[in-house]
Amino acid sequence: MKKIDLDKLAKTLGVSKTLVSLVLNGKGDRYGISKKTQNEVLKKAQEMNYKPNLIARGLRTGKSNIIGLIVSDISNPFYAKISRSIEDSASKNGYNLIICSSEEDENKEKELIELLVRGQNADGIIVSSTQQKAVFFNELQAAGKSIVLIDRTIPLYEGNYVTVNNYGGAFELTEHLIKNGHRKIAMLTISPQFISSITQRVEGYKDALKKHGIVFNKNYLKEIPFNDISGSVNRDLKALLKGKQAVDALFVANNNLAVSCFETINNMRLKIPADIALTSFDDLDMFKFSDPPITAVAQPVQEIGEKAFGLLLNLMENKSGKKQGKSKEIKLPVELKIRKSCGNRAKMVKS
Amino acid sequence: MKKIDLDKLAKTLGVSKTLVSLVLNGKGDRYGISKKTQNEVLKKAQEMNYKPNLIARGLRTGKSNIIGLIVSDISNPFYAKISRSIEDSASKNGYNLIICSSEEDENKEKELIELLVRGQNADGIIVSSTQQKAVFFNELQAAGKSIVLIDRTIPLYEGNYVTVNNYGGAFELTEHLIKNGHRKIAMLTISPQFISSITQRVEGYKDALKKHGIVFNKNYLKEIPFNDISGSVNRDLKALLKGKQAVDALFVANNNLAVSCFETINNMRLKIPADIALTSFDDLDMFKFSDPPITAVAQPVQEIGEKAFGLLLNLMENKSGKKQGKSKEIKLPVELKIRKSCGNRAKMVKS
DNA sequence: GTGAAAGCGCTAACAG
DNA sequence: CTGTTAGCGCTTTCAC
Repeated sequence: MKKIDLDKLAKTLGVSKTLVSLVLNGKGDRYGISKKTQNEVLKKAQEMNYKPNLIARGLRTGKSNIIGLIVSDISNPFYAKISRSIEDSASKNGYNLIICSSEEDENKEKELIELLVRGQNADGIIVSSTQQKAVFFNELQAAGKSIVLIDRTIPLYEGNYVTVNNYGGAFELTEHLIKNGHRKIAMLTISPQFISSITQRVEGYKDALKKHGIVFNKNYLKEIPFNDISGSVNRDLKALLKGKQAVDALFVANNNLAVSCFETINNMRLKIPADIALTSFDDLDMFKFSDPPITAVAQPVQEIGEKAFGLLLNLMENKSGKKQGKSKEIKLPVELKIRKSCGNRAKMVKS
Repeated sequence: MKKIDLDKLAKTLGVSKTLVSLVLNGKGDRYGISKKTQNEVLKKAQEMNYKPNLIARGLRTGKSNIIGLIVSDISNPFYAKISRSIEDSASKNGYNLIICSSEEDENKEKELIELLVRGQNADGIIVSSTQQKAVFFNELQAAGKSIVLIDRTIPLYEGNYVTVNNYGGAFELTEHLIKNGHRKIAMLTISPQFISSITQRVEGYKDALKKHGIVFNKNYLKEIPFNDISGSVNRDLKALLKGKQAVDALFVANNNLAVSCFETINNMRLKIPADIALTSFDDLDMFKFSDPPITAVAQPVQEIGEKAFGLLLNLMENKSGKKQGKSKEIKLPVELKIRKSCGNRAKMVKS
């Protein structure tokens, strides 16, 4: 475990650092270094268990082989799974991942990015951004940084991103609710509400209502603050569920919201779907086994990670090369998993 | 977003790099630099949005302000939550986190650690290790690296770690099953089975059986390979559930196993707990809402992360100082969450 | 075919 | 009080 550096290795071999460096970086042939010498170097490096100091290399080359990932909360299974997927792709390509949670705080996010990009010299970043404006990212890109946005995009952002079909998924889910006889459908979103994935889901929800001649009731659209999900859901849900305006179905915008709703509904001794239908955008493994199983829109987490890293790699590799092609925007399909939490109001009313 | 370095900053101010560096690192007073100069430097640095290049600093100081976290799979909620907790503590102290998944592969784990420690110059690492022997870690520590093990420990490992009371939790859980009238209790573990958290859980299970005069049946102890949970659970569970040896209760060693069991049991059209009881070590939010809710041993994830980082910080700070005190071993309590998945065989048999 | 030497951006003796 | 200078370990140009 002794620290052994290029210099020591070169000295033991009786050659120069240059030679060793060249060979170890696979440039031996290009520089016409004899096979024999190359083999000796390789062998000795192995033997002495030489590991290059990536920090030093990074300082010299300007490449850190680190990529940064910024999400709102790594403990959310949605992001945890995406992280894993990115990590897999990254490590196959020799990159390490620094993961940071922004807690949906615009300023914290900016600081993290600056730290990663300028401090740690990250070669690229993947971010599920909570920024409202694109300037920050556009500037970063203009300065030559490689960036891929995931999950959400930003108005006027000019760059690569991978998102999912939020509008379509929300539309389909809402329509499913309507087809099951629900009319008073409330939607719970998460703040900040301006993020694109949320606005698109809200659009899908509204358009589905409209298509079926249901007028949108703004009291049925509640924004739950990211930092107080449990408390707010409890409060807002109780309000939504009482009085003659009481809703008969819930469409929540993410998995945490769904879990909290479950809690509140259980505490109120209400039954899903008899008293209230519950559906979620974003699926969890356990939604299949809950009582009742939850109808949800599943997102292709694995693929989001793979595609995002693919775009980023492409960006990083062409950086010092020719002009970038125009930016790529990948929109992945989602899948509605129909389970039991919607019931069928028509039948229920009949019986 | 222009790249501005110490030199530029110093030149604009008309002073030397040293001065700027000293001031920015809070050593202005110690070196008796006038308040006035200090303020000017600080102000200009802010103004020009100077961010030190951490790579360069790292090369010079030997400190990277990066800590590595290695777990088997970051997408497992148990590890995802611990990660988040570590990240929070780390960022409060100016450290960034590189997270890697080892996939329970001993060699991959070693490589990741070498990469982190020698390549990225990580100041410390926290690992949920899959090593069988402690040599690797003991060597690393002897070489002056800061290490904290979490979740699992290793025989003959001499260093800090934080684990939970696996034995006690497993004992209590098994006893609960027995008290509810179960006798044929199978345990599903995950490979590699030698990891301490698993062996301790198995011990707790066996001792609880013994205490209640139930002889341990080795056919009731199944090891599920980490890489093929779903397939193996399906196969093994079917075997366990048929014939006159059929088990009446299941104690699974982690959350993934529990989810897979749920799947198989559902597919077999069996009822929990009437046909089979299901309990898990490690709790998931959704276990409260499954059909039926799952009795599980909850682990203090938040605290594991906090304590682990605390130990690591302590280690890193005292590194260049005086001799370390003797290593600290923190064992956190777990909590048995009794829910409905155990039923009560006595009553059931009676009725 | 191979080596000497410069330099990435920063810190910290040491000098004055 | 402030500046000069020598590296940290690596890559890479240029010279031989």
